[in-house]
Amino acid sequence: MPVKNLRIVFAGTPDFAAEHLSALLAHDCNVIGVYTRQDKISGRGQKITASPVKELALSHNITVFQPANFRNQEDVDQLAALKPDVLVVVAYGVILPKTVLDLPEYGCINIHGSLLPKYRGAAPIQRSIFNGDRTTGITVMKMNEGLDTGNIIHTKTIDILDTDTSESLFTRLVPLGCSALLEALEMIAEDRVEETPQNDSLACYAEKITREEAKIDFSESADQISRRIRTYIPWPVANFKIGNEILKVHQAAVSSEETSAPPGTVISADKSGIHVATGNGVLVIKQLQFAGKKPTKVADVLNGHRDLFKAGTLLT
RNA sequence: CGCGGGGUGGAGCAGUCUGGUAGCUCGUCGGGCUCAUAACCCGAAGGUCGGAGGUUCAAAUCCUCCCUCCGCAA
Repeated sequence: MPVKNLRIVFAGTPDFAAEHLSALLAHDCNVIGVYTRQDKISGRGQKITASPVKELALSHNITVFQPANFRNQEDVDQLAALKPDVLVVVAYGVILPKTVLDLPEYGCINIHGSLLPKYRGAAPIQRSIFNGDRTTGITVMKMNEGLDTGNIIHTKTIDILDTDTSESLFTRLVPLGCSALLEALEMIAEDRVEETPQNDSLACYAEKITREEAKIDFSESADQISRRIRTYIPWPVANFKIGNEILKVHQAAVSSEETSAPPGTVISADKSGIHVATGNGVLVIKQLQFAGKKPTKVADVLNGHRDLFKAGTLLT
């Protein structure tokens, strides 16, 4: 059967999911319903915000369902009533019980931002950067009851660049995920799926990113801090304090210069950046952000705050 | 009504409390010095101070409303 005939129900919540839904719609896939997490109070001003997936679905006049979970039979029945051939799950945020996993004709497939079984869980993209991996990719799997433990049906690989941030890697992973999804759907439609079980002994988990870990500890090595900085873009963004003010670091580099100054000490500050001593090596901060301001190049910051980063200043 | 900070020549800031000819550090353009330069010297251009009302002899500055960007917290 042609892919267009598949009755697809899509479940997802954030931008990454919306991009995939958008790809399905752009390829005339038959998306008969969309599930997304419930609207919640968020953002400045505590406004109720709908998920990107919901926004997109509504703008295409697709019916949106937002059950809190699938513990109630009526919510399961509602999904069953759609008679889906396949449920496509991308960063949905709701646990699917076995009754739901078994409900669609083909089952449920999930797009994951890593090469499983590596980095199962919430933050695969960020953790691959944090650990300094050279490659990563997208895995399409057939979901089972475990957390990202389903059989693999398709993968795509991509290189991680030295300059990649979570944001830039995310951006490059999106088209990869979209094409992987479309290809997987083709396989399903043409009934030529090959499922490969994951090797559990190679599995590892990608812990959720927390606000707390984004606080820079200058006793770590410059290299390690640099990776953290790239990991926490665009959220929560690595930061340090100078006095009582919190500054976010958007860009930094590792310098080959040496120093015996205690970690966190400013060695020098000029157009090239703010040179700071760390536990091992020197970190050169190139772009940072003050509270209430936009990210700014250090060269520009120094024009307006000439004495803020004098040599000897301690950053914490 | 969650808390809070911003919007001033191209950039980053000061000036606003205590109204009265718009300033600093850069950048740009022109000229000079130099073997040379991201260095130095001289000169120039460039702003209806986010928008709309109001108060006043006079508003970047005081009052009202709006637009917009951002930090915290969720």
